[in-house]
Amino acid sequence: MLSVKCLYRAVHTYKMIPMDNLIHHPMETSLSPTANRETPRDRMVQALSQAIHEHHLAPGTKLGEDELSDVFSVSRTVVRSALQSLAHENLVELKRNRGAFVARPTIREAREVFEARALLEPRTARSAAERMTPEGLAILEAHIEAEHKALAAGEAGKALRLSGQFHIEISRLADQTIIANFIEQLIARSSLVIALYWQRQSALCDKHAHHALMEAFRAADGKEAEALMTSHLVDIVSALDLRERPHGDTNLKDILSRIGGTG
Amino acid sequence: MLSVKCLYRAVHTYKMIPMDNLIHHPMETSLSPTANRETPRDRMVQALSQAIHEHHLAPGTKLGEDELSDVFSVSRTVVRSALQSLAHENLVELKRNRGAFVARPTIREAREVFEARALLEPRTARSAAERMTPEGLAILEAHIEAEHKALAAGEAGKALRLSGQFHIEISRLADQTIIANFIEQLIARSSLVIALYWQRQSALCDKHAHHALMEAFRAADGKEAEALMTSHLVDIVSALDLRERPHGDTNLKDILSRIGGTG
DNA sequence: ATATCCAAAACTGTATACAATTTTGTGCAC
DNA sequence: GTGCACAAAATTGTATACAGTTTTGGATAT
Repeated sequence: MLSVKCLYRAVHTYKMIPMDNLIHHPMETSLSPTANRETPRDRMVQALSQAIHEHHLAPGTKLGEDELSDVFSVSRTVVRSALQSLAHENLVELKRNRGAFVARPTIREAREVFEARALLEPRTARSAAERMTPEGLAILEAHIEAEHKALAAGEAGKALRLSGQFHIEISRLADQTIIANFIEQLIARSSLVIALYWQRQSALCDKHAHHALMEAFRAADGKEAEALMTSHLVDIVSALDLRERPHGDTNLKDILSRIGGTG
Repeated sequence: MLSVKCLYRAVHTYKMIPMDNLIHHPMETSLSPTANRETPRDRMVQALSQAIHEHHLAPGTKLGEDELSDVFSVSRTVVRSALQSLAHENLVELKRNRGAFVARPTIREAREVFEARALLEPRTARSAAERMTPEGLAILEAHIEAEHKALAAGEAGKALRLSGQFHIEISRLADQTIIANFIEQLIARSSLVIALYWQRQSALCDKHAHHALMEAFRAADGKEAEALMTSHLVDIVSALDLRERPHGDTNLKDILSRIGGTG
């Protein structure tokens, strides 16, 4: 039974190994004494975001405010603020007077997410390759390393999240902050799409894809990186089942069965 | 002296002619009795967003919570929620324990905004042209019409906002919701960039540019629309002064003079 | 037995009160 | 006269209490 209660574990996991989350924020300049100090709200956003990315919280899960305020030991004020943030990132859906739910991208949204990624990421990968530095290579290799470790340890969710962060890291290295933020949003939604529409029979294809990209980055071969990223994204989409479901009662019955029956 | 107080006018303007804001939301399906009812928070976001777009609120302006709660007659709870929304759209900047300020994009951010637009909008314009409908043409023409009226009435700010909404409308017609949202964010930030870096001597160039685009849309000529959009964006950037300021004390002195002296 | 309606419970939306932090103004020492 | 230190005022961060809406459960009538 998958519920918010498993956030206990998610929160603890987060607290015990925050390294993975900070791996891409190596230079935190402290301008003011308390300016960059993490607030309870930030911690909550981080933990929820991670739990969703790692598929510990399934799409459609109700995120009750009282429940969350208990789990995180903060007031509902903070909970609402965090939920609003996540809603802006399209990770949760806010329904007026109904509450917050982990977002359930429609098939159309799923298509659009990967269409947008196909538009942005290849060119970004090219940029990143062309301006690649030894430090950038080290960061990317560390991510792949961590992903392999997670996979070996059977932590599929964590591996999935790190796989996404690999893409985010690439966009950061391309030195285009705004586009990097867009890609970050898209990858967050991709995680939900994968949770909903991934078809089991397709093997995890991207293991060698990321390695191939690394080769292009080491060679600073922008054109190759762009081509590899394009085909990588095509591979991911082809592993999804985005056929429109035939009957219309999908909205009611199997949504509920999906929510209650997962995990 | 430009301050939050002029929001009184902004709010009233908004209340008296909300038509402009609803022009692109003609089909509001009411699924639930109160699901789509506008909340005070939405009204506030809308009013502030409009005021920033129309340059009634200059970049850097302090948005005090008490002040806003007075102006809009709501509690600080609602104010904070609205400010958080605007912060997510990069229209306001939240500084911890310092308050909210109308965002001041750096020169680098300004460049990135238009680089991202150059990446997204031409292809989007092409899509829109290829799937243009009579209804779409009517919407775009209505926008141009309204822009001309505003310009004739001397309402430069309103004209600027409508000019931006023309671009947003195009992206909506391209039927790519996610990319349309990205473009909407970029145009919001563009408005701040224009407020900060527009050089007076350059004439308003885009009058005929939008008309030329309309021609391409009427002809459903995607390739032409793409080319026109590309050159249109180049024109806008060339009307900006994005040279790095020579001396470093720009942060302190002329920011203050700019804030205090405008309006 | 089924459907409808009403009441109670649960939950979200909003306002207000309190705590913590930053800013500002004053006074003292050098 | 200048610089630093401390205190008061102002502003933001958080918690709690109350109001409005939705949901749920049962009772009643058909």
